[in-house]
Amino acid sequence: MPHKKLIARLQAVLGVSEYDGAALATMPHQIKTFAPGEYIWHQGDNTARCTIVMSGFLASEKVIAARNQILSIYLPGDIPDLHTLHLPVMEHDLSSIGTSTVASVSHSFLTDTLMKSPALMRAFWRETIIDAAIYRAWVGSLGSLRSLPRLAHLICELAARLEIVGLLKNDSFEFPFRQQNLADACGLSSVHVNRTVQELRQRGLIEWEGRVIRLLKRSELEALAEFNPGYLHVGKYI
Amino acid sequence: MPHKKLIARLQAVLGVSEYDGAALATMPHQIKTFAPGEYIWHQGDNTARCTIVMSGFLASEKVIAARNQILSIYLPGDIPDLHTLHLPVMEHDLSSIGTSTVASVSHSFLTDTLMKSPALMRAFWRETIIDAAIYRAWVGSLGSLRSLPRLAHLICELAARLEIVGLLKNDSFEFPFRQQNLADACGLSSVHVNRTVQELRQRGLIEWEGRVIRLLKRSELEALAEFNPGYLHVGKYI
DNA sequence: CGGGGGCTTGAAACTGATCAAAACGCGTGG
DNA sequence: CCACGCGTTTTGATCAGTTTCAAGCCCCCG
Repeated sequence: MPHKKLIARLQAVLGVSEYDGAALATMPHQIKTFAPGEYIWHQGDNTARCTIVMSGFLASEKVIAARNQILSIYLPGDIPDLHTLHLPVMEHDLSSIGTSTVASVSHSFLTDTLMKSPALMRAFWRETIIDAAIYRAWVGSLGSLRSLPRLAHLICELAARLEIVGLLKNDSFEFPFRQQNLADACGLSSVHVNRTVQELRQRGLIEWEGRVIRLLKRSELEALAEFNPGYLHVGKYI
Repeated sequence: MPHKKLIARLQAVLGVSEYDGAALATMPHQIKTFAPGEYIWHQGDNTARCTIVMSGFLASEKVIAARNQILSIYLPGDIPDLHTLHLPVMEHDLSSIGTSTVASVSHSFLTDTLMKSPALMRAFWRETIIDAAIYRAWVGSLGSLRSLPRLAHLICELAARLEIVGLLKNDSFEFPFRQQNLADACGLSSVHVNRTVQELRQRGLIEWEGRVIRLLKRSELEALAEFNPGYLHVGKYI
């Protein structure tokens, strides 16, 4: 059961009683590993399978105005291309940040399973709703926050989302990002990201060395970013 | 059948044959009218009804870093608060731009109807997926485009979405926006929006007087904005 | 030990913000 | 029908945040 993060998420919504575990736990899938920067999908690809992140991070990205814009970041338990169930053409790239492993499941299996279980379809729909809420938060961040709180917001969001799937330990998590990745996500230049990260460090808000980041004063960081995790729908089920 | 724009959208997905028109066409609803700037919901509201836009524009917005950020714009046929079916607490405000009329439908009716029809639930899920695609485009725009193409992108998107519901006539549409609304949506100051609109006019790309805007050279405007309507899923049904 | 990617630093240029004030337009009431 | 008043648009000048360009440094990996 390699996609257990996803199943845990869905199960929390469905409630143990009504959850038909067998269908998902035994779903036919393939496991793949991707190297840093490697592509899962390219823009224009016509897809027949969905991707479930098992470890590491994926990013959807698109070249706009000659820069590479990260549109969204996905972590274990997420399904970055769930929308291809409805429109199979990718409107953007999907690539791996650091090394990642994913499970891939055919559209036909998912569609069949979901059409048979309204409760399960509702749970998957909810995943899309949370996706949309995350995008909404990014729109707010990119539109209104200066570089320092904007970067802080991204870090807070990743911490909160990782916490949901049990990957946050002592306010610290695996963080295989390059500064260029942060720049691509936040719509900033890598030079400016560098200076901004330095300020977060100087203020004693974060510690980031190698592939691990730690939030030293999580509540202060969240206040700086005006971060409120409500939009992630944690623990607020149906 | 006051919400006919929505029904037309859903019907296109469902296919006329399998569409159980009676359920939606006869759904119990209330009609309301909102004045410019009036609020449909406030942040924190606990909702029991969904809103279907019938005429005019709504905007979801949130005060971030002491400015009012528009997170999304909704037009006839859209359901701005569909996500409240899953989490009834509003994380942002919803207000009217110009005068608008909406239909409001109870959560309980919608949930009952959707749980009985997988095809219908799938169609509503697809609406959320399009919402997410629109947010994704906004993230790209806010993160990567300078003010001129960013404004152009917003105008192109509204035109394309209005075209889908038959509200674009000769590349022209009702546009009850203030420059401040555009500023709030694009993450710019109203002063800068003013100068940017002037440049769009000087380049002969748009004509905007009173409450009507016209795209004089639509393809040029779309090229400037790097706008591609694919993400709206027009005419690409299951 | 060498190479290279990523990080860091500095200086100059630019985009867009801010502040302030004037002009415009339109609905209202006299 | 005109005058008033208020919200919106427009203009100018100055300021701040961020980008760009360029170079140097560090450290990890081969």
